[in-house]
Amino acid sequence: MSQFYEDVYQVTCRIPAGRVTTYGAIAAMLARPMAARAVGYALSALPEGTSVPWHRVINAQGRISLKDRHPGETGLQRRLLEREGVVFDSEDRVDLRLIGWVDPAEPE
DNA sequence: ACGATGACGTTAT
DNA sequence: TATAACGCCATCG
Repeated sequence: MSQFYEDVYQVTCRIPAGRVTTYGAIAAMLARPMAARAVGYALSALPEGTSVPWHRVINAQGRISLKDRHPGETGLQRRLLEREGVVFDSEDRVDLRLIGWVDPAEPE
């Protein structure tokens, strides 16, 4: 397990339930503002039963970037978030200004 | 070492 | 709003 992966998971675990953050934001917290893509790559490596709240990570547009794996599955990630109270608008987007999370310990 | 890949982000059409 | 073109980065084969 690379240090990068661990850092990504560590930050992801700090996201409170009912809140979300973006790949880019996580990358920025790791002092790598341009590594959003790599963050997604790291999350994709997580096993199914992981305790890491990977579903709280979405893209900068407030939308889910993960396509449904199996036909019939109407967005696992979305259901997990809605179960935490996250609301999606008519265009399947969430208001990051409202529930977007930023690490308080992270200076701007 | 090198080119390809992907749960990204920004900018230009 | 939707699509495309780039740039970026850690991994993979």
